[in-house]
Amino acid sequence: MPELPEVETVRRGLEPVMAGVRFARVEQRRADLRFPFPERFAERLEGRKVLRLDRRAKYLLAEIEGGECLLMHLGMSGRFTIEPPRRVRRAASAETAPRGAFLHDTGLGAAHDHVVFHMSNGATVTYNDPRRFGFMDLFAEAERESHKLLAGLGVEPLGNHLNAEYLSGRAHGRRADLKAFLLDQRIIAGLGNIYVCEALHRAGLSPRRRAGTLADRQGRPAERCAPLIAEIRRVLEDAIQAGGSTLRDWRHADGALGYFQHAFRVYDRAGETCPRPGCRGTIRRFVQAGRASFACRLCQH
DNA sequence: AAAAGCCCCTGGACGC
DNA sequence: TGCGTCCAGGGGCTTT
Repeated sequence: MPELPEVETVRRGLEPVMAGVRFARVEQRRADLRFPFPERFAERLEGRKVLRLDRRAKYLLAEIEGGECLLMHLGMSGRFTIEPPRRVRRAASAETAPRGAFLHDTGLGAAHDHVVFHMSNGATVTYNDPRRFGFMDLFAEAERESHKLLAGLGVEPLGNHLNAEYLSGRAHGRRADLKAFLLDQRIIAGLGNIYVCEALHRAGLSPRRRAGTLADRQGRPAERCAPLIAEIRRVLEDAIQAGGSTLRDWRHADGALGYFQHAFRVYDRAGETCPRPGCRGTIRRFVQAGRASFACRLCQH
């Protein structure tokens, strides 16, 4: 489920049960996800407190007491589920469960539960990831800025560093499609396929336009960049407000469903009439850089 | 340096 | 019911 709004939604869901709380026990159920887990992963976490839970791009970053940083990426299919601190559980479930077991009531099953964090407050946080494109790492907090996976990331789309001058400068001379340019995490970090499609439609820009056409024209970088930036921010903020998007019935950390998918204007809406008021176009699906794009030919140029 | 492919992996939807 | 094919919210790595 992981573009920026979904990761931010997960962060907000995990924060209350993890921030300021110790790892009592960590179950690492396989040697690797996309990459091998770091050495002594579980032992290095157990007994330590989570000081803070941050998001950078699509990464979750937990500062751990003792000077380490836990990095978590959800890949395509990663999700967290939370079992709140043990209280009164339904009697029927309690009877059939092993003593002390935490029950999954999410309906997801435990087949791909790869990591289970048992927190000292009694909460259980389970990482489930069928495709295993996600991964975790643990490294010195001091290396956060220089970490291989974080060092090259571009600006946060909701931060102050994304502005017309920046975007214009990075776009200058680029021959790649605008779609691919916006998906490039080294330029803007956190956008994914859905929100790029949505932002481009809102901005009236074609995904196939060359990125370089956004660049400065006679010292007016804001001309095309500013409206696009405004739409990127708007769609991300709207999505976060809605709790992200839930595709294929996936749930967020607290078990709730995000509902921004109902607000998609173009993503996965091939064949539908363009939702822009007054536009009679039809949403088309096509492939760019191996990924599906959705756009209206009539109002996106 | 930038751009284009390939690949990692499982599961759901669909056609036959 | 079963099987084959295609597709999926990401991104690292290698090749041009």
